[in-house]
Amino acid sequence: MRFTTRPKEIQEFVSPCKLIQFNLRQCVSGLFPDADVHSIRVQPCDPKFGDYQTNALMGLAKSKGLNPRKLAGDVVARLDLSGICESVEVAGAGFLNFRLSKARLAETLSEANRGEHLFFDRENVGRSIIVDFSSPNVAKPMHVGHIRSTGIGDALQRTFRLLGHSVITDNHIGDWGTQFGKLLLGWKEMLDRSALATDAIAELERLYKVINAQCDADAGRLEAARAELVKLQAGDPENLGIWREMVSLSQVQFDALYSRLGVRFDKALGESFYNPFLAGVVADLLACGMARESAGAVAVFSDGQLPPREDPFLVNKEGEWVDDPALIRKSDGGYNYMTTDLATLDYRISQWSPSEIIYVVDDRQTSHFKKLFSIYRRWKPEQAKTVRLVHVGFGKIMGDDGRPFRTRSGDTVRLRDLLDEAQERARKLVDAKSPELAEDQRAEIARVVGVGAVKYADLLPNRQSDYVFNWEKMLALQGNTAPYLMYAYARIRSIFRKLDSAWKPGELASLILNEPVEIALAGHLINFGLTLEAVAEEYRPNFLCNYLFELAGKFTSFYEQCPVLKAEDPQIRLSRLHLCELTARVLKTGLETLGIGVVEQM
RNA sequence: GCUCCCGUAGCUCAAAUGGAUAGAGCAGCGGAUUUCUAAUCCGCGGAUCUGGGUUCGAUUCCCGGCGGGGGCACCA
Repeated sequence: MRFTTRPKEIQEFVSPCKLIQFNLRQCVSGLFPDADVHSIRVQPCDPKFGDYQTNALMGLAKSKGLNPRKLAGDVVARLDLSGICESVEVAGAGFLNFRLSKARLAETLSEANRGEHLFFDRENVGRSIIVDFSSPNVAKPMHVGHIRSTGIGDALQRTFRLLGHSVITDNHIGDWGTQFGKLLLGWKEMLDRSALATDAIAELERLYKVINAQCDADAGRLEAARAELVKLQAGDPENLGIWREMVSLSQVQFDALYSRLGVRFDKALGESFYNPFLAGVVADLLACGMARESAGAVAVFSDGQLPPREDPFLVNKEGEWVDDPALIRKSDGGYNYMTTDLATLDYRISQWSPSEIIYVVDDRQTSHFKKLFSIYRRWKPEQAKTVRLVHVGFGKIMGDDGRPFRTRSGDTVRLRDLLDEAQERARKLVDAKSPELAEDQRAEIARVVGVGAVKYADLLPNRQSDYVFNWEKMLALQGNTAPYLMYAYARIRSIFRKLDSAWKPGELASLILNEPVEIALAGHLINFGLTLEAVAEEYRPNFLCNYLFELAGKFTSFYEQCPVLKAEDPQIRLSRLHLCELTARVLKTGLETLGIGVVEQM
C-alpha cells in the first residue's frame, strides 16, 4: 500500500483571517524587512473586540524598542484591508482588532452555498501521515482506557484526511510477547471450552489471571510459562496453533467494538508481524556500536552527544549522571517492545515513506518514545531526516479517589459495557421524548446518541490532562455533549422536512445578515477551517469539540430569535434557510470528523 | 532517591507563539413553550494551590514550598 494521491477537485478556500494575516505580514515586511513575519499571527477573538485579533505587534515593538501603540498605528496606516474588513482598530497595549465587513462575510457564505468550499482548504502540500493508535492486546478485554487512544487517534486521522493529507492508519496489536507464555500454560491446563464459546475474552482473561497469580507465588510456574513462550517463539506447531486461535478469538472482539465505534484501520500489523526482523535490528545496533552487552542483556547506551539533562539514556542518581540504557534484548535471548517498536518504525519508513508518524499512546510512555526516536535517529540518520516522529500522549482516566480508574470490584470498566449502558440510557430518553417514532428508528437514534456521547465525553478534555471518570458525565445527554450538537442538527433537518417547496441550495445570490445572532453564527461558521487546522497542528481534537459546541450554541440562539420558515420577507426566509443549511453541513462534517454520527430526528 | 506531568468556581473540564473583564457544563436558585423539536433558551451567584521572580501584561515562562499522579533496563 502507498499513500494515495490527492483527488483533483481540490477545495480552495482562503479564510478572511488568513487573508488579513497575509496582508499584515506583507505590511510589516515593508516596514521591517528583517522582521520574522512568521511569528505574526491573526486569530479569532472575543466578539466584543472584533472578529479577529493580533497581538504580534507588541512583541515586534519590544524587539525593536518601539512604542507598541505607535507601531500599531503606523502599521494600520499602511494596511489596506478594503473589501475584507470594515474596521481595523488599535486597542489596549497595542492589539490590532479586525472587524470583518458584512459584505465579505456574506460573500464567503455564498461561496459555500455554491459548493465552492465548506470553510476549509484542502492544502496544496499535503502531509503523508501514519497514525498508530488503539493497539489493544490479544486475550484481554478492551476497557475504558482504550477509548482514549482509539477516539483521539481516529479523530486525528479523520481530520488529516479532511484537510487533504494522506493517511495510513495502523493498529499495532499486542499479539506477541511474554503474556503468551502464561496464556499457553493456562490454555493447556485449565481451559473451559464451554466458557470459551460463551465469552472467549472472559475465559482468556480468567486463564491469565490464574496463571499470573501462580507465577507470582511460585518461580517454578513462572519457569513453566517461560518455557511455553520459548516454544512458541521457536515455532512449536501446537503452541502456534493455540496462539492463532487466541488471536482470532480476540479479533472477533476487536471487530465488534471497532464496528460499534465506527473505527477502521488501513493496516493491523501486530507485534508478531515484526518478529522476523528483531534479530536483525539487534545485530545492526551491535554492529554499529550503539548497543552492547550489559548484564547478559543487550542495550543501547548514550552516545554522549547531548547535554546530560537532554540525553534520554542518562539519569541522575545522587548527583551523578549514570547510564539509563534502552534494553533491546533480554538476558534470556528474548526481545522486548523497544526492539519491536524499532523494527516497526524502520518498516514503516522503508515501506511507506511517510513525512510523519504519530503515536497516539498514553503519557506514561513518554520516555519510551524519547528513547525510541533517539535510537532511530542515531541508527538511520538519513531516513530519520525525512520523517517527523511524534508521540501524541494523553492523560489517564482516574477514579473519584484520584487513582487510575477501576470498578468497585477492582476491574477496569469494559468498553462494551460502557457502550451498552450509554445506549440503554439514550434509549430511555428517546422513548420518553419521541414515542411517536418507530421502534427501529428509536433504536438507531439510541445507538448513535449513546456511542456519540461516550466518544465526545472522552474527546472534550484537553488530551494532556488526566480526567476523572464519571458515569453521569460519560453518559450525559445534556449540556456540552454530542447529543446537544446532534440536537441542533436534528432541529435544522426538521425545518427542511417542513419546507413546503422543493429545496435547492445555492439559488441565493447573497445572504442577508441583519440580526446580531445571524452575524455571530455566520462569523463562527467561516472559522471551521481554522479550527480543523489547529486540530491537525496541535493534535488536539478538543479544539473541534469546543468549536462545534459554540456553533451549536450560536445556532440555537439564532433559532430562538429568528424565525426561518415563518420569516415574513421571502428573501430573508431564503437567506436563513441557507444559513441553516450551512450550519447543518458544518455540524455534520465536524461531528463526523470526531468520529460521531448524526441523526435526522431525535 | 532521581525524573516527568498535573493543581483553575461546590463538582467535572476549557482558556490556539505570554494578551484585554479567565470561559463552559453539571449541581443550586429564578424565569421562558397558542410561535420552525424544551435533549432547548434567558438570568443570578461563585475560581487561577502557596511564596517569590521575569514582563507593559502570567493560568501560561523561571525558582522554592505544599498536594496528587506517572516513570525509573530484562512487562507492554
